[in-house]
Amino acid sequence: MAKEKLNWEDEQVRHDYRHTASHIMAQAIKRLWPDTKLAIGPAIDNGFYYDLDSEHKFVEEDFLKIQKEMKKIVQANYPMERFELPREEAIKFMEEKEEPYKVELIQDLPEDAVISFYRQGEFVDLCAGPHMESTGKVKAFKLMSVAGAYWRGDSDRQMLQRIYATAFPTQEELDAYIQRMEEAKKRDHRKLGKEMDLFMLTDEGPGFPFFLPKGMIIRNELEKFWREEHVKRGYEEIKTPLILNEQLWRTSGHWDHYKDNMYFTKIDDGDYAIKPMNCPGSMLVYKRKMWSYRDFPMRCGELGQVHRHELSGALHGLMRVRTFTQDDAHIFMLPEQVNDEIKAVAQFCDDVYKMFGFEYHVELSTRPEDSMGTDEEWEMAENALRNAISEMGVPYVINEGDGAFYGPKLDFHLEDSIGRTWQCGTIQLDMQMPQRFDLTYVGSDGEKHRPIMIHRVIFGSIERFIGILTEHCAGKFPLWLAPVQVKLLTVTPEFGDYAYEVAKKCEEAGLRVEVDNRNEKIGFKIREARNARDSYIGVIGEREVGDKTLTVRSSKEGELGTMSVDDFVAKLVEEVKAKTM
RNA sequence: GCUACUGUGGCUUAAUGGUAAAGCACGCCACUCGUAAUGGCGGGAGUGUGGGUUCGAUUCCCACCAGUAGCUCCA
Repeated sequence: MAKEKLNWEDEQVRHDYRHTASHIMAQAIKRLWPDTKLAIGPAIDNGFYYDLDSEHKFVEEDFLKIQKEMKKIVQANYPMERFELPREEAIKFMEEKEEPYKVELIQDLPEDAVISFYRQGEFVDLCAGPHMESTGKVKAFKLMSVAGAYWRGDSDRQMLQRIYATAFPTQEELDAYIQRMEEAKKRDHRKLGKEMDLFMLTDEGPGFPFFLPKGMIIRNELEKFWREEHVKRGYEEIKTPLILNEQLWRTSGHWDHYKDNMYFTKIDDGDYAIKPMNCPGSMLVYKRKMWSYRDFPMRCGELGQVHRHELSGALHGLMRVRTFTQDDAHIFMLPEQVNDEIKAVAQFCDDVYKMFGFEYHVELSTRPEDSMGTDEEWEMAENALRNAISEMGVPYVINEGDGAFYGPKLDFHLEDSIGRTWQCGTIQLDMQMPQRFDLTYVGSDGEKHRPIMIHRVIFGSIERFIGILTEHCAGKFPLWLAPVQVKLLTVTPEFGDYAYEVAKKCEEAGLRVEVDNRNEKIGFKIREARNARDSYIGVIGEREVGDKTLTVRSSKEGELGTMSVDDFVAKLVEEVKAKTM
């Protein structure tokens, strides 16, 4: 048998391979549970899935059985035969096969669409293709999980069963992938957060994270950095209240468009809301006095804590919570300043993400169904975002209908350890709030005009950003953020005096240092310090006391040998300053 | 919120329709030790919460709560 080598780097090849595997899985399932109705079964980034409607509740114990049947189909090496049918015949064909979901799919195809099917043995599926030439081409696959998914992604429609699976050209590559996923799961920020004592979540406050002393160090350092960067870039900082009266939220449009996500409270006889966004507060700050065009662009930052009622099933560690701090800012400007300001913010995001070594992708989210404003306003706003990002030469994808209710946005997405993406930065162009709050400035003509405003965040939320960062660095934070920068370990407690002397020098240089002078074996102390992911471990024994040194181990670089205390401190101070990963 | 699954000391896990076991962690004692776990002893949970079935429930059933995966939604 001739062995053709698949070009696995080619996205189309991966797609065809996994899409074929998806048909094989569907065929196997139809053989084992003939009453199963098929919905859709596409290839996705790291594998494929099939959505099914069946009396049988699929469980992981079924996976081996299904895989066994899939192997038979692979061995039979059925050719994947494409054929086309006219619309009416195609519908009749699927009606006869009692596949109502397929019938609906065909009915919704455009009038002039070519309706194609693929046949493999006794199994036929509606499919645009393309596919591998035969089922025998698919060598290694594994069913991964089963979950619910709404038919056509519509939460008002039926919940189907989705089986996720993956396929690779060889068993070795499949095994390597599974191994990688298992390694990635060890970096889960929820696991590391617990192990490293950074934050916690309790039954008493679902979605309301507690930050613990070590997590607070990371958080405070990030905020300090954030403030420095904003001062450099011409921002001022404000703080607005968490609770404001209901009328404000009616004015802003949140009452009409965001009420379901808001928490409410009463003060005396008045109705109040807990802010889900910072903008209305910022509007009031703007309105406190009259502004001139000479004051623009006016960049007003706020580390603002917001509360949102997220659906219980959507909560996820620090990534998706019910209270979080947005590193928000509102920029008020003249029409001719819009382009530069958007570009400056996009550049700001890029600078910050690059510093942490993050890869990211950008999406332009357009007008959602539930929104306010005119088509012209939306078009103008969307164009402004599109132009700015295009001019920068940053690639982006369009995310249809995912904008905020008050305006379109450019979203910056980062990946977690297992490849899920989370929106962090966002730039939102808002033509609505300035109108609703009747914001004005005096132009050079002496007349009042309406300013243009953008909302923007860089981290997105401090919580989410810490979650992403924790996974990205597997708990080995860059030195400037590390809760414990130096851990000094004495070989025996008799060297404690010198250890505390070294610790004092570190502290004086501004480093976060701890001494482990317990009466334990050095191997044990090292093990604990490594498990805690302390950045630098300094071992102190007879030798070090003698020549005023310490023996250093870095969490990122391993053994660094023995160095003088001064050299050690200087090296770390330099690393903190450089903010390297 | 929806579908499925899970819920045992601080953590990780074990076990059973007959009254909860181990390791880590914690406390005490001994050991004074050189790069991933020294040894001994000790305290600590009635098994998410509330009901039900049963002579007896942690185990079976129901509801609720929380978590996990995905969907929907979203920073």
